[in-house]
Amino acid sequence: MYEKKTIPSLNCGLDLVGEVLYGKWKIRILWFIHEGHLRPSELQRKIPDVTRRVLNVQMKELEDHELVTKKIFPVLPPKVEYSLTDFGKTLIPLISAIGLWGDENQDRLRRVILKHTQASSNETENPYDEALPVPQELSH
Amino acid sequence: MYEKKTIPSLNCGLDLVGEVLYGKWKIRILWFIHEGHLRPSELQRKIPDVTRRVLNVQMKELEDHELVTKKIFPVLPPKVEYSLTDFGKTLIPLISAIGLWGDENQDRLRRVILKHTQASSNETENPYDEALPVPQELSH
DNA sequence: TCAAATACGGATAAATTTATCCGTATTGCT
DNA sequence: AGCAATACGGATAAATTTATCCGTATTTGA
Repeated sequence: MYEKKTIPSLNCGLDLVGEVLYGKWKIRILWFIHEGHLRPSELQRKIPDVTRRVLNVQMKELEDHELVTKKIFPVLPPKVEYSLTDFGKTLIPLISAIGLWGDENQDRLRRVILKHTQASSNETENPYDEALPVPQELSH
Repeated sequence: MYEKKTIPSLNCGLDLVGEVLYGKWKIRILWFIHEGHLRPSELQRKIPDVTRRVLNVQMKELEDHELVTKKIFPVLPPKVEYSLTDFGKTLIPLISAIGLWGDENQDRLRRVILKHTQASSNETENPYDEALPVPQELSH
């Protein structure tokens, strides 16, 4: 396993949440488990862009952080089911709100994301004036 | 600037939000601007762990994504102020809720984070039973 | 004249995360 | 016998992000 070389900042609540939720797929994984997709193979089908390897790694971290639990059924072929812990469930309203905000603003988000992903270095298309405030002294 | 080599998934609202908010310091930056710390030097003092270079880079992305605007005052020494756009402001309730959740659960979060950061490979300390469900067939 | 404050960004290094490749195991179906 | 499905993880590569180092500029104050 990889060993961190920089110390994380854990000053405020925002820092702490970042530590457990930072991960390309984690929020989506939590959401899909909440929706009832409990098995690794199901989750992988819901999120085709993640590889099984990475899915396993991120699941392990969510488990370590007590947001999900893992049940291994001693059957063959193997069967595994994840579920949200009570703690993990308390995150669902937040994730829901975030997803909702994203859905509501999806056109705009898609536009600003694509504008700086694709090759659109088209200048002179900025509809906003550059700020031209009155010069002033530093106030302190 | 770095050019992406993998295509992002932009399927749902959650994906879209991830694209604009994913960044080690972005949420905290937005929060501090909301609190009235508008100048780069102030922000840097509020978040000492980020370097000015990286702060600038992440600010630029927030600007590109229309969450903040930048005002350059033509004075010397140079003065810059950021502020949230109306769009960016709509994120504040979410960020506030996330921070609140983190604050409310800070003891637990700190514990689970540190447990897997420090050298505490102390086995036989798991208070939970390993799941031992009844063996069963695959249901599909 | 020199240091400190203000601000920006190129080049490059380091850290971290994510992806790829492969090997292990068992059952059931064709 | 061969292939698909189920699941896991080591080793390594690639991608991405974050950090470091340095150079640019100007004013004020010691």
